[in-house]
Amino acid sequence: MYGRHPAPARKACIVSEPVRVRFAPSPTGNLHIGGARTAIYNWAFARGHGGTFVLRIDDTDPERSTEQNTQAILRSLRWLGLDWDEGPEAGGSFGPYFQTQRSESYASALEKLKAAGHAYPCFCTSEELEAKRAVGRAKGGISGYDRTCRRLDAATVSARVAAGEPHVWRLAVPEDRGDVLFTDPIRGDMSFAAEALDDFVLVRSDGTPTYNYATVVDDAEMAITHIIRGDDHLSNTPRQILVFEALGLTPPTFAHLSMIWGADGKRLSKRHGATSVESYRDMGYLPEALLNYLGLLGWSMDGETTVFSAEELVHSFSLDRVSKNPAIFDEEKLDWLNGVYIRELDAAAFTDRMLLLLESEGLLSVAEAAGKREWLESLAPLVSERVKRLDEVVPMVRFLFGESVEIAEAARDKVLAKEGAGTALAAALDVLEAVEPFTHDAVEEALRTVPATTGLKPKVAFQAIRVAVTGTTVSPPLFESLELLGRDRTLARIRAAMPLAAR
RNA sequence: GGCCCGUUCGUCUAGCGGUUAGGACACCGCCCUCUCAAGGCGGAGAUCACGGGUUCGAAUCCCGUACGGGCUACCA
Repeated sequence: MYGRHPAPARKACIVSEPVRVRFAPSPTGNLHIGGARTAIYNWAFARGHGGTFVLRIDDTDPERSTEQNTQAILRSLRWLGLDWDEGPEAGGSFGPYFQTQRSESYASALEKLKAAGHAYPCFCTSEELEAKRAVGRAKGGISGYDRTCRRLDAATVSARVAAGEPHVWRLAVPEDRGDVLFTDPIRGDMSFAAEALDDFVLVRSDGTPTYNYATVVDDAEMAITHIIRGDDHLSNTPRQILVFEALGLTPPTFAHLSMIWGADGKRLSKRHGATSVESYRDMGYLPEALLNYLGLLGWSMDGETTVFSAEELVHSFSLDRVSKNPAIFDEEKLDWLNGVYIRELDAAAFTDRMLLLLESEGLLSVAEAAGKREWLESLAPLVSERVKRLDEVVPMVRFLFGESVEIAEAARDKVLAKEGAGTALAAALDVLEAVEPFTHDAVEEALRTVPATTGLKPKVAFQAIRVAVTGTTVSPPLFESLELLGRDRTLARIRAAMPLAAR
């Protein structure tokens, strides 16, 4: 039994300052599984420490960023049950929360860096840079910028700038900086050699900030204390630390999550089918299940507990139990977990879900649904116990809607064509006509006489009836199904199936 | 090429110097049973990537190697 132990309390850890974390998606697509997990961990960390969860939209790529994507991301986060204290639609005093609206911040931070001598213009063309890189690489792997323009004298620089010569602004990494060291709560002590640090570009020739610069300006201004993000940013961290330092600030804590991979061990992409949160919603996963699964993918509560609520996650989440190795997304385990949550739904809640599905499938109108509430609620437990995903509901209950049913060819061959099937149907017809009231107990009592009178095995007799009535070999329990279907339709369907059955 | 990260059952993980290497999913068997599920019980499945050290003792500490991944852009 997977069990629901009381969530273990988080280990005491050295998180004292008021925590401020952020999730900063780029609206170049909808929220995918990896981003969702990053958001969940940030959210859980903030909530668990009484901190603030900031949502910032990194929409600096005008080509691919869209308002629809932003909306889809917000919708996905809400669907998962995540709420943010500052950001789009929430406001906050550290805004704006869209990078495209923050150009003033990037400009004024650049002025600050210039004034302090921490940034300098670079006039090198991309061709020149490429050539330098090629040489450096051939000479043993040095790939950083060679600081040509850093050595230009002030007069030359102002003359070239005044002449309107295109230039970028680079960070002037202090000559004596030494190695960049930091401690990642997930991965431990990290060290990057000074030689590997180069004067990277802060501001492009068109005046727009680069990612490593914009992100730091924003994180600094938004007073972010813990940056929890994917480990594709691990190598960017030393660069960002240098920007914090150039700005005269103490860098926040950086924690890096490993990636989520597809079943083939490759980076999760469209090739793997569904990757967006909304596609999982549409396939019939419950938000609680997805949150639980993602929470478990790369983090463990105690090594034993696999089923937990968002509240329990918040209560026990800690960065030191996040695992360092990449995780493969296992849809089978998600399915199982989703089944657990579906079974936890009570009849009323499951009926609500079922109604939406039936209506969108055209099996039930909203008007009809009102009168059938009770009927649906008695159907609910029969179905909820048997599905792992909500999209399995309609196929399972379809036989209850409509007068007749089409008998699947395979079911007919496998069951009705077998000897005794017709005998069973005839006997069933016989006893069911007299059943009053037509409840599952009474139906069961009546049908239990069929094997006795016909000499057929119960399994054989009941399967024949099941196929006749539901059209398939797999269905919710027979007696309950017949009650829900009602006497008239039950008898009609048995009669209709008689000609197809072997004697 | 250089730098950085990772490597425990098929999958997600527990483990933080001494365990019969634990749990969950999936798988197999049995029970329950009108089908399918659910549930119960049990089973199989990991030479802890490999090779060296350190130690009385290593999955756990150190060093290499291999493999996988990331960064190395006027992408994010």
